[in-house]
Amino acid sequence: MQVEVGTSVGYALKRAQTALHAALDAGLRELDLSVSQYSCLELLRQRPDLTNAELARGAFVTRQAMHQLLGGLRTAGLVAGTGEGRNERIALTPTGLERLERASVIAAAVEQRMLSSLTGDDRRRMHEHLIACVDALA
Amino acid sequence: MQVEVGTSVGYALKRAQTALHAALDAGLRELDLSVSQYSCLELLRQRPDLTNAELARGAFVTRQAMHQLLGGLRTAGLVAGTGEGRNERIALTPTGLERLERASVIAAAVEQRMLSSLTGDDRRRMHEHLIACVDALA
DNA sequence: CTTATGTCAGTGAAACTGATATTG
DNA sequence: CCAATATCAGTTACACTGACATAA
Repeated sequence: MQVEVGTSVGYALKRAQTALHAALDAGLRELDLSVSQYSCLELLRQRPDLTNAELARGAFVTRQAMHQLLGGLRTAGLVAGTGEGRNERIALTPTGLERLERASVIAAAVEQRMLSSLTGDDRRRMHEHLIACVDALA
Repeated sequence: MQVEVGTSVGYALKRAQTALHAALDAGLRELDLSVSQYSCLELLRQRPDLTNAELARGAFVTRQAMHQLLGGLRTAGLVAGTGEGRNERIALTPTGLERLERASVIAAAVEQRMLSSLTGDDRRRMHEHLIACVDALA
């Protein structure tokens, strides 16, 4: 059994994801946002007024992880909840929306750069295949 | 500026890498190996007798991170160094090689499962495109 | 002298599990 | 009562930066 790291798709996947994360992190630093925080804000823009548990499922993490993430975003004034206890719905604040819009510009630029050498067809195919990988492992 | 997380290649990349990591982690647990440890052993099989600094460069991490990783592998008796100080060369021990061989079987099976719905052409293309992404971000 | 290296120490982000209280 | 939830607390794996002594 020989696993060639040089030709392993898994290895390339890890490298690409690490490189993307590093580039995103560097770009978002000036906005004082981590990659996870940005992802959460993006999710919240598309699906507002979810509960913590629903957000956790949407981001594929535990409730506890999402709770902690939201804590930071609350403190920063980027999200706020309406309602009490388990009825609390989380949504972006105006400040949060404004910050997210700036972050989206940066994130889109990073993704553009990452995909700069690929055709539109290549990008579509890659997306499709990545999702197929997720499904196969689920 | 609207970033659709559903169609973002970066988002799919993250999900795929997370799923792969989780599957690998679950598979390697019975061997008491983390994914990082397994990667380091695999690197060491293909390029034995490197120094800590060389290994770090090969794995794209800092030498401090590699030093810490190697500490665990040394303690577990899976790698050993010959030579003193900065001349020390790291290599797999017989135990390490035996463990790695079992891990390789598991890792290969996980990768096979992940790619099970893709043709050989698809896999080659995907690998190629992932590396193109890494290069574009470097 | 300069540079790369090994190593110690501290830090940080991000996930996890466990436990408890609450509530629909 | 039961299941899902919010939340507090502790832990872990992994990477980072900084600092320092040392050796090529």
